[in-house]
Amino acid sequence: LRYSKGQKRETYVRILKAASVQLKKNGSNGIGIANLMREAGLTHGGFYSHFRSRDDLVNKAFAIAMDQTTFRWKKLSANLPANDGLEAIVRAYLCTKHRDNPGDGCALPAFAAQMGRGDKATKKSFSIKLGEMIDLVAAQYTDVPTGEARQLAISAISTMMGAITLARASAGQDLSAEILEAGAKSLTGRKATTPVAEKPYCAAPRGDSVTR
Amino acid sequence: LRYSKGQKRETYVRILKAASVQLKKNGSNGIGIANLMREAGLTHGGFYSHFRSRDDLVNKAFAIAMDQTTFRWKKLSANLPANDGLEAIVRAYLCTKHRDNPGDGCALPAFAAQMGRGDKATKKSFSIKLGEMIDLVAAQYTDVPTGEARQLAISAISTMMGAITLARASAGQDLSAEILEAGAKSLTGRKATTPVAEKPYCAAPRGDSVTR
DNA sequence: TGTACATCAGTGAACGCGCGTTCACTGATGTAC
DNA sequence: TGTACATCAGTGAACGCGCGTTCACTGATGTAC
Repeated sequence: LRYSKGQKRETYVRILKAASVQLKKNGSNGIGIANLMREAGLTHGGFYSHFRSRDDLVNKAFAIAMDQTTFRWKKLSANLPANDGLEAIVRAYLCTKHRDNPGDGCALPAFAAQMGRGDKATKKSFSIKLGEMIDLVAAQYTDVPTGEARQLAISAISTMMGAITLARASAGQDLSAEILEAGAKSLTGRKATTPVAEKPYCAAPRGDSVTR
Repeated sequence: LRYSKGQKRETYVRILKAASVQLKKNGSNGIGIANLMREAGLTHGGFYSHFRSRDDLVNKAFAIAMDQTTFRWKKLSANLPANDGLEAIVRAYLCTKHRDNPGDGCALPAFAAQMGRGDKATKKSFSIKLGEMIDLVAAQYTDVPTGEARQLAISAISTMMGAITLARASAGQDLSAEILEAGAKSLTGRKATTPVAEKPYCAAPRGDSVTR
């Protein structure tokens, strides 16, 4: 109906944010346009004023979801001595709050498996985003050679992503918390005393990378 | 058409095997009944002589796919000294052949994310199957206390599953092989010299657990 | 400043396609006599 | 052993539903004069 200066942009961002949440929660197959537009307070027909197709939306939502994770990690580790930065990331990642709120969390668990079935362009853009994450985590390992830091970072991300996925798949069972603790211990050297981190990974999203 | 003693059972197994492959390759959303039955050499209508519904099939295919992985790991580590057993599993898991043949490989990368969206019963049966895998891997850690072996096993499985998923998502990029190597090194202490293991994870399936 | 027109974000009915499921039918094999 | 009948795995057309996409339309806002 109405139609002023930056209003379309605002709607666009609102749809993208809702899509990012839904994608992380239900995977890229679990997203429906009618449902998504309802969540954004609109009707389904208007979708095509903002996106060329469903695929177009998924690609864009994927990109911002990955950026949000990188941004979150940057925030969590900022102004902390190196090893503390790593620990902050790991504890915030492998906590029950993150496990139970995939929509507000990291994009990797929901996306990675799907990316493996994508085409070459999809995989290329995925690996660029993943590369940024790796660099950020590698910077937390200051007391080892650069090459080794990179290797440790890749392995740490694999462990975090694998552990949270398995913990979600066994949610409600005793095993679930055990998985989070085991992952945290092997990455930080100690067991988490409380499974919920003080700065949980899944704090309210700010949509930083959406608005640019 | 024809119809003799154990012939129905044979068809049933054929469908299940095809389903297991397709599920691991394309995820549980990627499986279509017409397509599946064609792969099994039948037409779609006959499906319901063997399964109550699509969901029924998916549940059964999931169970045998998980069993196959556990069985494979048992074979790989059998008759090997403990640490060699772990290394055999890790190298076979984190190799390019396994990365490039998800249909013949481990069920976790394709299933785990999906399981996180399932109901309580689904998660319970998942955690039981995962528990069996953990026990098997934990038995490879002989020079540490039992509790620690279990923690290391959980972490190792998380790392393997996370790494192969990320490697698949970045297949075709330089990063992909690097992920496999980083995972293998942090779990075995050394880098794999060749990314293809001698006993690849994805040897021809035998359908052991299907026929029982 | 006020009026007439153009624009276009958003609406909601309708379309078309894929896919899970149903169902009447077939014909080879097993069984009864 | 041979014949008549019952069974039921498998066939393929048809149905129904969900969902992505299209399209004619609306009406508030921006712009021209």
